[in-house]
Amino acid sequence: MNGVQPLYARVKDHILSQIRSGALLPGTRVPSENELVESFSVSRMTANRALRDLAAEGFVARVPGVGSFVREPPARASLLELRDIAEEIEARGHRYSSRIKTQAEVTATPLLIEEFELKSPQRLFHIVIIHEENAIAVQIEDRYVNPFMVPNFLHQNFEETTPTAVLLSALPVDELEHTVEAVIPTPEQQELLGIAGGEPCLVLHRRSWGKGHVVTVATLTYPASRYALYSRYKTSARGTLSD
Amino acid sequence: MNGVQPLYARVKDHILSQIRSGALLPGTRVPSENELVESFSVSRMTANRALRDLAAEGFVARVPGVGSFVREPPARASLLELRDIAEEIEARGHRYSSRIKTQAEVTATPLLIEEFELKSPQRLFHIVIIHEENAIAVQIEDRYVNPFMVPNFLHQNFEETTPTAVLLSALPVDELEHTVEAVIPTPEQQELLGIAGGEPCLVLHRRSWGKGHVVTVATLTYPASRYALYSRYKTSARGTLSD
DNA sequence: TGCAGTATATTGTATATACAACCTTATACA
DNA sequence: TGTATAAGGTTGTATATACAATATACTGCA
Repeated sequence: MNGVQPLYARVKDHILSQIRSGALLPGTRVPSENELVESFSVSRMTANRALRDLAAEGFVARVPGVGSFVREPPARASLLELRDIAEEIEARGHRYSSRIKTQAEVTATPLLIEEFELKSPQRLFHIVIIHEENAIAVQIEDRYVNPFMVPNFLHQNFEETTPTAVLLSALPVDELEHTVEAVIPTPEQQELLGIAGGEPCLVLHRRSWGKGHVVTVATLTYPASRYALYSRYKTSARGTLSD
Repeated sequence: MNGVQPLYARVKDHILSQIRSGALLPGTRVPSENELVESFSVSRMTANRALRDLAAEGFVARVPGVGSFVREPPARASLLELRDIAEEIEARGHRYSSRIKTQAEVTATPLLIEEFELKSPQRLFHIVIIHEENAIAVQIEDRYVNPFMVPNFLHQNFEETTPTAVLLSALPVDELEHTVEAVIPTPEQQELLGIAGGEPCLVLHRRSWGKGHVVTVATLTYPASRYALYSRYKTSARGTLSD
């Protein structure tokens, strides 16, 4: 990890942080390529790449002959936003409890190395927690955490707090990736959740980025009979954003 | 529309068509920048842009010092955005086909009356289509459409287009509601999808609003073994912890 | 044989330059 | 006044060049 970002990335980050902080509101004109050339002392091609990247990622719209403008923030589904499950359960007026199954430091497997975008094997924090609503298991949380990003993660008392709460307070989340699948749980998972053999489960696999690195990878398993994922949101009239 | 594509786009399209046609299989090495410079008589920066774009769009992976390689097409549907499944499958370089099971006008049941936010019983358009990827069923689309919002919907030839494409071109979508669950499919669904008894399915239930009214209600059933729902995005603005 | 060093190919980044297309504004002219 | 023209700024594309970082293949040497 060099720590040194390329020039175009620095220009991108500067504009992006201004958009995120609200200093550049939707509809506002962002600096032109030539203005970026001036203020950052880079070539126009470098400024062009920064703006072109931001346009491809959906943050700005570029109009030939006119300029570049901040786009409306995209509406996102709530099922995909990060929320502490303890808060969620308590917001429903139910009782939250949890059982900790694993809390350890492990060596990354090849699959985890890929998921965490590591270049070499490395130690990772690993926890497995059963979350319960009124004493009934509703989620298995199987989570790995990059210790370089959140060094104190493993030393939390997860009887009193949740991994999500710890992570949210430790780092801002810049990017999220979700995969949702349906599976028949393994016998071990059936036992942990206390469900019958043929019952399917929803599996939500989530990767979270912060400061440009993968911070945590979580696999959340929900019994289908007790949970559905829901979201409703207004669209803000925009095209698709390729992945 | 000039009809003339920029050079980098021509290089991109050439590689992309080779990937889609199967001439370049996943894992195969695609021409290096310098090879593209030779064969297309363009500068290296132009070849670089073509390959970099393809990498950003997920079609190739680039390895410094080694080369660029065709990526495995992920079998996953976008979760947050409305995308035409035919386009999605073709973007993976696979062949799309469909089988129409139902195309009729029906009277709304009480449940449908509620879902469409109707005040009285009403006629609705109903279609059931099996979507196939390389001749294998990957989705059952069971959809109802409000005929007052899209009067010509039922008279489309769904051999040539898809309901999503028709609806997207007919109306802007203002609001979306999603529910995702895992189920064991009914015998009828198993037969339609051609899957075994115990295999779970993902069910994505989606309501779409346009001009203040429910336009369509779709129940999309995916065999778990063949599909996962996927989304990835940068968080914008302040990261609200709640949903 | 084994190994270190070297050469080469590849991607990644950055610059300087050039021209085209497009839009807005200012200016000159009828 | 109204209109055509010019000027200047902005994005889009394309090239030539340069250097760095990385991975692989090769070569010479012990």
